Amino acid sequence: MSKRNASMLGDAYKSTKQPRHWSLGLVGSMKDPELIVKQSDRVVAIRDKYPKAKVHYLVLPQDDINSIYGLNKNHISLLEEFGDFYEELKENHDGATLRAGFHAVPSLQRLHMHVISSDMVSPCLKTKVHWNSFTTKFFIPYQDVLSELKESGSIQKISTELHKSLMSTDLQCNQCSFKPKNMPQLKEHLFTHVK
DNA sequence: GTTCTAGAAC
DNA sequence: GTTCTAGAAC
Repeated sequence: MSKRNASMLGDAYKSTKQPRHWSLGLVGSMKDPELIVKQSDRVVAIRDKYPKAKVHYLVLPQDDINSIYGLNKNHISLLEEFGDFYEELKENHDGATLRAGFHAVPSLQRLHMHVISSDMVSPCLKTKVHWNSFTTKFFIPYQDVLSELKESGSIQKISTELHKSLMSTDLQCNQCSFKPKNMPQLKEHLFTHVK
């Protein structure tokens, strides 16, 4: 990284002794020209560094909003611009079924909306937690978040009990009735039998 | 979020 | 013996 860029990114990036905490990774990624696919004054779309399907983008606000739980009614038009980005990404991938949504309990800081294809074929998809975070109610569709924000002005958190139960849901193919015994069997099934 | 790896599951 | 999952990371 150049000195100029380092100074623009603030103290967190200047420190070479200790890398920034892993949970701040997206704040760096959203400034990486290699990853950016579309940008406006308020919104940026990047390719996910560890895609969990053939197509996998993240849509983030330029402003420092931590998660869906930091949203209020003033953010409705921002979220509607997320929808515009989603529509354009869909146009660019005619043929693929792209879903847009948020994780109920995100691991990384900075609000981010996943835009992901339904094939779920990717070497980065490895664990049951990966699978369940995109195929259970842990994945909250974009329209649901927008509706809840319009109706109640904020997003309700899920309970730790529901979180635990969603993450431990038995494996189930997202495209047919197949119930794989383990992750390798699921990945083989997706790769071989499912279009 | 990922990586690594101990030991459970097979 | 090998495959697979799940918990620690100072």
